[in-house]
Amino acid sequence: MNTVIHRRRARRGDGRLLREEIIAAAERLLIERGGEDAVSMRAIADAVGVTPPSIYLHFADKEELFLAVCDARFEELTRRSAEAAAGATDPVDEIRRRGRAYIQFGLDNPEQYRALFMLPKPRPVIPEELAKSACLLELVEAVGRGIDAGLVAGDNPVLAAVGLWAAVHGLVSLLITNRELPGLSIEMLIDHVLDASFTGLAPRPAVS
Amino acid sequence: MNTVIHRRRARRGDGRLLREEIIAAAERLLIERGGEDAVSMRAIADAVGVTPPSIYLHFADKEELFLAVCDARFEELTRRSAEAAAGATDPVDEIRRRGRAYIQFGLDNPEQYRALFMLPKPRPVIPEELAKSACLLELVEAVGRGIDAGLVAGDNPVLAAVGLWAAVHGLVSLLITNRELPGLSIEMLIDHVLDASFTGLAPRPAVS
DNA sequence: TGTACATCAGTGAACGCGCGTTCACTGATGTAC
DNA sequence: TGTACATCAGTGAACGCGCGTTCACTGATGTAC
Repeated sequence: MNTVIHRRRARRGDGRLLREEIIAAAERLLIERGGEDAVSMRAIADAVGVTPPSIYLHFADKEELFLAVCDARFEELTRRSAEAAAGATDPVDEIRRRGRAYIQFGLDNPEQYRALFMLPKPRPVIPEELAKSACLLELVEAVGRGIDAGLVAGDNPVLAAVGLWAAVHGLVSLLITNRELPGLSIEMLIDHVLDASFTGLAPRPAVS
Repeated sequence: MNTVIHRRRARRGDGRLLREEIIAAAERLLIERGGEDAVSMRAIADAVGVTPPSIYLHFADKEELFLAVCDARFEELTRRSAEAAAGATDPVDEIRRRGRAYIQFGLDNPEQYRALFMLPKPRPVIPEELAKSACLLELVEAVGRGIDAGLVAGDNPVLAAVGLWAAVHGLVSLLITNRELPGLSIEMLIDHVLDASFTGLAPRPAVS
């Protein structure tokens, strides 16, 4: 009755396959358990159907493994942002689409979002920082184009973009931490935050 | 050379003193180490100058101890919010003051802020939730008064208040996680976020 | 004022556990001849 | 086609460690008489 199912051993050049399986299992457990500290190398190995030392054939240590998990999700965020921006009709539309895509990414991947944007950073930061910059820099550019076109108020695209980032990040992290808020639907909130950010962004006639 | 300094034993009715010292040490270590998981009961006991089992005279387990740490900070947040609101001249001024106080609280107590608002909730939640509601409910009321006075746009004070909360929370948690952002001063960012939230809040003439 | 005693804040040693990681190895896979 | 051999993906057992918590205890403090 003590039947343990082992995975079939990989072919010679197929080490990468196990690597991908390990990343997927680590990510799945990260979601289930909520926090890297709560996911042990042993648990990951079990989930893949392999012994713990096997993981060390593919990753130097636990940190490198979770860094790889984050990298994969960062790529997805960047991809989804770009896809959302693709159909935009003007800079303001693009900014709004990017905002919505960002929020949706966070709600679709709450634990990964937490790992990417809400955890303290004992990490090497380098690959993370690059990908994040990519995503944020595109937003800064869109805001800059909006300002040039007279569609967005202000004169500092970086400041405005980080302000927008703070707004959508705030909503996402609030929703991740408190899975629901009293008497408010998530859709309403998303629309409200995007609207409020945009009313705030739009140029308005000076009022004495 | 093996001199360990032990604290003097408390008088008969003075058990509460050690309790407060334990809370203070736990909080200090929480800030230093960044995360409850990284703070062991042994480390807390060492910091106080006491043996680990002593802690269990005052707290049932580790969770109850950190819950007490959070409670103390929640009280501070509520108090600081009320103090900030006290000098307000009108509802909009009050909202802005509360926002600024909230941001300042977060920047002054980053690790505690993380524990309160950025960590997953395996907790009993009850005392937390109460205090948070107190703070948030006061904001909702201020927004409601602003709407009544025609100073704030919209018709749903809860929605508007949560939107504001998301904005300030987003800024705080972004600043806590990335201790600095490229080429932006923290003061600029705070002002910008408060301004943007308010331009977004203010009623504006309909534009066709 | 002195003594026997109850209280209870804090101790010292140990518990069982799960952790990340290392190390010597096995044995299926592919290759050279 | 057959055989000896090199490769290397994965194993099994163990390492040392720090953890949260328990338990029987000690001994200073305060109290009753």
